Amino acid sequence: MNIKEVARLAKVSTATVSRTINGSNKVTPETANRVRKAIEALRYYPNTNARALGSGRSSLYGLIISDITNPFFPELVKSFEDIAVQHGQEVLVANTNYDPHRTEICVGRMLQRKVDGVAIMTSEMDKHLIEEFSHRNIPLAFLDTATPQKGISNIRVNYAAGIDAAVEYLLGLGHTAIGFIAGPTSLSSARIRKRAFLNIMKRKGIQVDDRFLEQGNHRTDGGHEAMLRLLNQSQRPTAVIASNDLTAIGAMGAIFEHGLRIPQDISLIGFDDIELCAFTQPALTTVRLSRQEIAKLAFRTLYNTHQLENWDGAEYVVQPVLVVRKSTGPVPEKRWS
Amino acid sequence: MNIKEVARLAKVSTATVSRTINGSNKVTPETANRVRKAIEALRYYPNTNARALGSGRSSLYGLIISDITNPFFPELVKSFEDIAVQHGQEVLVANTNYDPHRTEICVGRMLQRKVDGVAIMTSEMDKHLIEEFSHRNIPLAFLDTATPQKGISNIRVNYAAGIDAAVEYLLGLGHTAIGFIAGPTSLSSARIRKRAFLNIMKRKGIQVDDRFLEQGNHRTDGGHEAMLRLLNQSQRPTAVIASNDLTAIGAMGAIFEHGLRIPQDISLIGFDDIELCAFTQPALTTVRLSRQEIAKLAFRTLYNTHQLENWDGAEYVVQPVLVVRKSTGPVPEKRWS
DNA sequence: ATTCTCTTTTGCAGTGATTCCATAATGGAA
DNA sequence: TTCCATTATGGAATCACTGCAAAAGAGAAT
Repeated sequence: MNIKEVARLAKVSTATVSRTINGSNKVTPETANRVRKAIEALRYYPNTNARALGSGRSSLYGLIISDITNPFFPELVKSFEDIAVQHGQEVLVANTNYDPHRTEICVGRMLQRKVDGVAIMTSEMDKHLIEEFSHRNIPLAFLDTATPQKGISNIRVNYAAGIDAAVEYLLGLGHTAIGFIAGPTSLSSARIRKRAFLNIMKRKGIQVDDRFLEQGNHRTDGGHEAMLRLLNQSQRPTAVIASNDLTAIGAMGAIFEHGLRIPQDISLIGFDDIELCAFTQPALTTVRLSRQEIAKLAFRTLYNTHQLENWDGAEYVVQPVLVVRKSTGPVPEKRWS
Repeated sequence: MNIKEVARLAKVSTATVSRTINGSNKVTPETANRVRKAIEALRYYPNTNARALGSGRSSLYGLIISDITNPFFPELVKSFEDIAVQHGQEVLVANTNYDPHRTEICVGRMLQRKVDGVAIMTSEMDKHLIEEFSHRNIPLAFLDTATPQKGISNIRVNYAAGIDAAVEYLLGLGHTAIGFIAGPTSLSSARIRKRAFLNIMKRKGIQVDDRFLEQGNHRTDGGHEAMLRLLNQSQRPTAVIASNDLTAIGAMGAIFEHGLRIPQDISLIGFDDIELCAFTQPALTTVRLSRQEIAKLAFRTLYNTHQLENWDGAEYVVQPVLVVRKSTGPVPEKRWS
């Protein structure tokens, strides 16, 4: 079942079959119909490899992430795949597992497959590997880690806006004793969030008690321990913002252990809005960083660059939004008495 | 930078370059060395499309899952990819989103790419789509949903063994009032787990109170509500087994809301051992269904079928194991007084 | 009837590897 | 030295499709 058999059955040339498949308008409807019938009869699927070889277009887009088991990524992968399929394109997912060697292998794979573009959604990536792509005119899209240039786009996350929204919401509820559990200092996105928190508090003229600043590791265990440290002090915050949702979920456990209630005794806000947030008890108020939006922007810019040959990279900005659920409430009365 | 340029630079024919790349023993070490140097000098990567076209082997394996955002799958995807990369193969992941139409598109994609094998890790798949694969001699691996036959392997999960282990462990702790929160009846794996629970209880000669049997939806909200129903009764179980981890995590919230402690007042066991279990407070005792093991078996059987042309499908059995963490403990004293 | 234009269709030359078959080179035995 | 068996290498067909140039029709204009 190759294109020749279809051509023979439909009594046309292979070129006409090819054009029918690709929806060229240069084929008479009757001829096209005859061809389509032959295709169905033979259960024929075009060989993508041959197609890619001939045309140079692989209809494949690479998606490089650090670790699929990090709950931030599955939704990103899903959204990216969704939109790719909508455009008749496919996705090659690669986990780097934070391993430079593995990253190199991933890049090699992508190059071999002649991908039409690559979304690099992991923080670290060697300069020379990036070179390997741009050297071959393969468009790239980064998440917050590149400056736009020829063929390279960047999706910037306005972390500050998200943190600002969280803080302002808490201030509106009357909280002033607000704690913050930061992420690992090695992660630039975590550093940015912490700085944003300190900035907005300063702008609002609120002194941040040093004891209200703790650090986790962006996992639940780190959040749990950090929260325990916060709670074991004489002076406690009435609200806590965590650098990401896993940290917040870990913190929740610590709060319950201390016999405190959320949000009656303490309010809690996360960051990212992973799926699980809606299903914790109580559901977690958080700042949504829409993976769907990131995925869409990343794919679109890659697709357009490749399709329209518009090689000027652009910068897109994603605005996180506050999602209010059940883990935040007004300042406890007793604090004011 | 194609194979011809390499051949020219190394002063050999393209055939020799090809042989060198594929590690044929019919090439003198010196010649091979010269070729390898030329490859490095030109930063040459073979064109996978041309390779697949010529040889008929794509080095691509399909992995069909229902929904990557279901926490059961990311680890499966990761493990499958890991082992595939180890074997120099690649993975095309496809989300069906539980949508038959989407499934059909996924299958089409796989066929077009001439995948060397497909792991179908989703429960439902149309007969005619399966036909589409076996018709083209593409090996398939199923998760618990097929009987082995020519080119088709099955990975069977011994759910009963897992449930048995959980029940026996609870009995050992002195529990006899054991509740069970089942999954949706539409899911065969959920039905099997419930039946396994009833069976082992019967074998142990313990009457199961009908009021201790509840049903969720395999998500946290369903677990939460089911647990509330269990707790709002006059007679309460001292231990509860949930049909999966998300259900158990939802149940945890309900238990805390009732001011009860885990495991002092009530013991809780989940099923699957998703990543999050280790990080709940307290960490959830659960039955591990190793996704790594499933992924390895699935890949190996596909790879071997394709490589060794051993077309007799096999059945592999995965044994779940109990992972004891902090959510289970001895029966509360007061119950015996 | 002939020429010209325009559209549809066809034939053919790539596309980059693999692989079979033929041939050249090498080395050992006669 | 010659012959033969190995073994390494080259040449060319092949894979399934695309894209271009050219041919073949179908009308319209002359």
